[in-house]
Amino acid sequence: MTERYCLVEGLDALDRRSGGSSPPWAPGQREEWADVERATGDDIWCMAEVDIFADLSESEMEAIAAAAPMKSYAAGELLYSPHQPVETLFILKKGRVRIFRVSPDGRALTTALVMPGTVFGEMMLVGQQMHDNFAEALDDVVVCIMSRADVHRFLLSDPRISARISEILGRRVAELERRLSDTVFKSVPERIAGTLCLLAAEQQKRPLARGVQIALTHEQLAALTGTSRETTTKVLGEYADRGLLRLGRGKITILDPETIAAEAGR
Amino acid sequence: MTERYCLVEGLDALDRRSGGSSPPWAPGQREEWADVERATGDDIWCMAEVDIFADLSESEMEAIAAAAPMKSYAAGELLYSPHQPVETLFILKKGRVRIFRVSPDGRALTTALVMPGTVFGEMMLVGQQMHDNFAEALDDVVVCIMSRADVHRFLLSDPRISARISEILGRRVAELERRLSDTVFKSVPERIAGTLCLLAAEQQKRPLARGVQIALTHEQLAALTGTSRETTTKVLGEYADRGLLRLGRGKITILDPETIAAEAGR
DNA sequence: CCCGAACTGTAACCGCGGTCACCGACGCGA
DNA sequence: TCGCGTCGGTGACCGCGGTTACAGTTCGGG
Repeated sequence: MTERYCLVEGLDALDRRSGGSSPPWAPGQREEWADVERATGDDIWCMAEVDIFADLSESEMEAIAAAAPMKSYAAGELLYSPHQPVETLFILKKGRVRIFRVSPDGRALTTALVMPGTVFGEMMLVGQQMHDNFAEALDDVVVCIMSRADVHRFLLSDPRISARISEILGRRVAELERRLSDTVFKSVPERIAGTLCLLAAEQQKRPLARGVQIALTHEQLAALTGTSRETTTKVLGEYADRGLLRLGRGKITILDPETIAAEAGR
Repeated sequence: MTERYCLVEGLDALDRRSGGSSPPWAPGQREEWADVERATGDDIWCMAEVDIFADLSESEMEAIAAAAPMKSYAAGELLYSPHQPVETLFILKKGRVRIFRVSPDGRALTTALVMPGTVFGEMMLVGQQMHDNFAEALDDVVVCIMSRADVHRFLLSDPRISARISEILGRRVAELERRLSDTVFKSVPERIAGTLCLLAAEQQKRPLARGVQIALTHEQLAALTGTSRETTTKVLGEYADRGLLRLGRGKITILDPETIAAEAGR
């Protein structure tokens, strides 16, 4: 139906949740076909899996875990928005979260896809506001939440963790610079191929293999590459015709990683 | 002449310096008309002015200053490039430096303008490579250089400095997210107006006044907004016709900040 | 003081990709 | 089982802005 997101409605959206017609950036529930997710699925409750805490001792992690209550969100729910800003740090345990912005005329651009075992909302603990950023659950999601106070008590005091935070921010800067130059330099087909490679590579660590499934609708992929849904569909169709991809409702399977990578631009 | 940058020639460029025909991303020398620069000009040799060291004691700053030799570059010189990577931290004392990337077909995108009193090259001390980034002196430039070893000795050990680094990176992430969404959402005229506002605002602190001068050529501004030189010229011309700007060779004077800001997009 | 290089200005062309307007297909919930 | 909502697919149109190709202007250096 291609209804546009209206900033004022945004407020209601939080309450209307799963009620009436969802805005275009709200994906319906998504079921998993692949068993890739299952492997790491269900119970990574322990802190050890989380990047940022990698070099902490047992007892330290316990102390932190005690201070970080868990919370779940249904697919499509907003974890925060410009109208409902939060001053907390999120640790993603299960499911995927998408960070995005909305243009004045209602189009959405996804600036980050957060995968399980990753921290997000790091910006406010570094003095930034992150106005006008939304966070939305792509799947059913479980997070740990850490208050501003606890963040200061446990994290900012510890130099090892500060280093990790800098590392994460550094990676993010590098990624954003790449995406910026890509949207300026590359054509839409190149960007789409590039995005697919990236998603595939980070989904299953190790270079990139044949047959990786990516659980995104064309609309979501479009928001990630900064294009329209229609042209995304067309480009994916062409790649599929050439046997590089297989397409399914809400999922994309990579058949020929090498050629896709080549297609992403020299 | 609009000659394109060739990646292989890039290497020579370092030596050919101010020799033959410079590539398009190499601006000639730039003289200052405004006295705005003069105010902070010439001798900010002391560390105190530098953001990152703001909360250090006298003696600490002396120790650091002793370990950081100064170096100057002529306008147009490259401080580093993908072919000449450096593993050092730069502290910009005087002049402006531009960080940019080059597309496979030779166009340039400026990802950051570094102003005096700011640190750059922060990425490698955070584990990032920053391949494929160039740093070029826009004016005649003086920097302090700190080796990787000294960075670890003096900076990473100190939690106050780590915090500053995170802060800088956080600001950079926020800026890049804004630029990314701008290039996706906004039209070229909007982006140009927005960039002008930003430059004006950061040049002289405080909101933004009438009559600020911005020392950039149309080509440089184009590289900042991710457009072609020609359309930049056209847009600036239109703004000038409407009395919002005055144009001079290599400089742009903002006459009507409010309208420009409005033009930058709702 | 003049020459060449850089910077600015202008115009014609044209292709990528966004927008609009559909329709068919799948799948979930009643 | 049916129906509706979301997703996927397709085509026509058309405007923004990149590209190309010059011409005029300013400045710094020989």
